[in-house]
Amino acid sequence: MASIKDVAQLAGVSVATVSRAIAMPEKVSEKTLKKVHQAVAQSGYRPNLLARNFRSSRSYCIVVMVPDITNPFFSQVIKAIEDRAQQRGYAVLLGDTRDLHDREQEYVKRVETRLADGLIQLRPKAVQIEGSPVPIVYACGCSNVPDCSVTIDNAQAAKKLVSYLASLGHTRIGCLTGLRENPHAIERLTGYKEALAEAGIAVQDQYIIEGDFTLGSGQDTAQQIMRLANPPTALFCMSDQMAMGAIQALQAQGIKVPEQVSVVGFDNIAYSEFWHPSITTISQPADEVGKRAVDMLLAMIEDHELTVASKILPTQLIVRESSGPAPQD
Amino acid sequence: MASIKDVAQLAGVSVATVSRAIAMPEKVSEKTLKKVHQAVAQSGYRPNLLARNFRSSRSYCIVVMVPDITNPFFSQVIKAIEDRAQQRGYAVLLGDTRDLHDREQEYVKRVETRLADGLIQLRPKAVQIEGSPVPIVYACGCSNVPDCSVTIDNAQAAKKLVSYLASLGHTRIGCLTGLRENPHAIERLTGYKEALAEAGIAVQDQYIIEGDFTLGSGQDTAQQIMRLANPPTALFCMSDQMAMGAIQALQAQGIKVPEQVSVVGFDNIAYSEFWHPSITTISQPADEVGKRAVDMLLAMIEDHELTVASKILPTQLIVRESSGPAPQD
DNA sequence: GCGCCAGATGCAACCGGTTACACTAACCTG
DNA sequence: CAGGTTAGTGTAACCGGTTGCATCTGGCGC
Repeated sequence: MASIKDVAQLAGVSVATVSRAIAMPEKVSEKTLKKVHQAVAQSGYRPNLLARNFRSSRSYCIVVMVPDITNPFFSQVIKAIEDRAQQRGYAVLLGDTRDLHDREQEYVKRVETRLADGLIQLRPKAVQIEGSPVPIVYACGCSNVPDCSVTIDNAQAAKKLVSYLASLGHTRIGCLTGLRENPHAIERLTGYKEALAEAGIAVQDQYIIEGDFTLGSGQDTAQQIMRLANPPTALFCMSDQMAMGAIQALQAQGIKVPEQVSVVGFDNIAYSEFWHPSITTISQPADEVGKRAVDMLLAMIEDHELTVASKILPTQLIVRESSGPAPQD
Repeated sequence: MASIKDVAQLAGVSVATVSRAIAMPEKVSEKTLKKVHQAVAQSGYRPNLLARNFRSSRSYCIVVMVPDITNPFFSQVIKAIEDRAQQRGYAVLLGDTRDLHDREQEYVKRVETRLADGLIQLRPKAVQIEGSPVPIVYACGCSNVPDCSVTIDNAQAAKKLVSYLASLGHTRIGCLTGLRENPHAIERLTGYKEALAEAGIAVQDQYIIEGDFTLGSGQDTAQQIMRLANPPTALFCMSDQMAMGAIQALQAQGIKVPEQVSVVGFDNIAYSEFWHPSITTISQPADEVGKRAVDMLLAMIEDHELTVASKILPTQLIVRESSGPAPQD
């Protein structure tokens, strides 16, 4: 409760001197410094940073908007964001938006009203901003936003994964996608088609089934695709969660993974390694994504840049137990 | 950039009138209201909430401190916290503390310096507070802190789980614990012992092995316990992650779950239902925990209560595939 | 001893809102 | 019509820091 005035009075100096003693000790004499320090200790003074931030018109706070924090991929990126932000003197406001436009706008408003200095958007969708521009970085890519994003090459990564399946001899490769309009889903589908084309395999529309990245949708779409007259021998799932669901559904039907059907995922979330069987997938550099996103955003905030160049980070194919050679028959 | 002064000038009224037009429209005449609204629209005015918060000495921000946000149980609680806080007009600052004392202190300091109004601690450890007390709620219980916590009865829940195993005919029941000094581990161990006592089974120290709640420690401790001369037929793991690791390790050794060894977990995280086999566990009401923690904290903040009564929430035994009758031999 | 300079300190404006209080005009009551 | 009430608005203090500028003091050179 003690304010700088109390400290000043206690030390017998002016508030300006106290302020300087704290912020620029080299500008204050030894003797005064000592008196001030003693007064600070005695009064249990804590500067009111609300006042300081108000004066400087800065909150030292950034918002991270995420569709669902319980998604392990997102929570890993967020952990990296928090870590880096903390290092650089910023706090992270959590905005679990549930993909709702209104919730996103709430958080945009926080920046407009100075309660936050910038935004990191984890959902691959352009944020609608009505008034003057606010600093924003897309940490998981966004096809409509050429700049200000740190991302991976989704198409290339998907192509790598599907080409790997083709190299194992698979020719009937199913694709369990995310929502049709999702940029990640679109890009990964492109990669899927490119890989098939390169392997000389025709794309069959019936092998492409729309899900929504969730475990449940992996179960549903896998069941659906296996009911086809000539079902695939390999499934490319656009998220590890979908792969988990797919594996679950196949095993429930008595189909062996990978002996009868190979299943691969995308993201390399923490549990994929320990799933049964462990899941072949694409590893995204979540920590690096988080760190870079913070650095890019702070560059915008602190240097008043309106845009920063996007950065594409490399991915890695992680081969595990859930994929194997195409069955002979 | 437009401030309230610009709006006042544009509307031809005083700043006080603008302020009132926005906060208490019923106190302002129709005509003036209209002029002000027009001026607001024209100038793209956004109130500087940093200034408002400074004036009211409130940040409308609460910190949630969590050892590890990638832990699915924590992220579920946090989601519920964010949801409730948002509803009640507060933002959530994420403090991933990695169990580090210094990191926790950083966030305590944020409250002391007015950048946040209170804390929710998810780690079951009392937070060290040096100066005057800050509003804090323990959302996962803390044995040293009788009040201000919303929690479950860990001992009773563990007892319920172990009694269930005993009722299946198991007499050799292993216990893979969290870190020895962790309050949750201590309480759950008490429940384990009570259940054994009630079933007339002697506690064997060699059946109690210390882990740290992580999947990896589940693997290690399971391997260790199965090397005993007379290994258990059931394992009580103190977290679902440990149960996952234990199941993994057993299966890798060719041991069938649950036919040869039953494995049960604790927490009922999202993946437990889909694990192979699905995991018998104790369901904690994560959503309710998060919601209540926020309500308790805001009661402290807004009503200036120093303490609030703790609340103990019910748990539920969820029986799934990973547990079964003791093997005949 | 005077003037100059530098270092230390104080004074006061400022950030952008909120709000207590004062003031005015219009309206009501007896 | 005097006196009182009320609705609507303006003035200015205030929140707790920061900081430009003025002031003061002491030391030094000439």
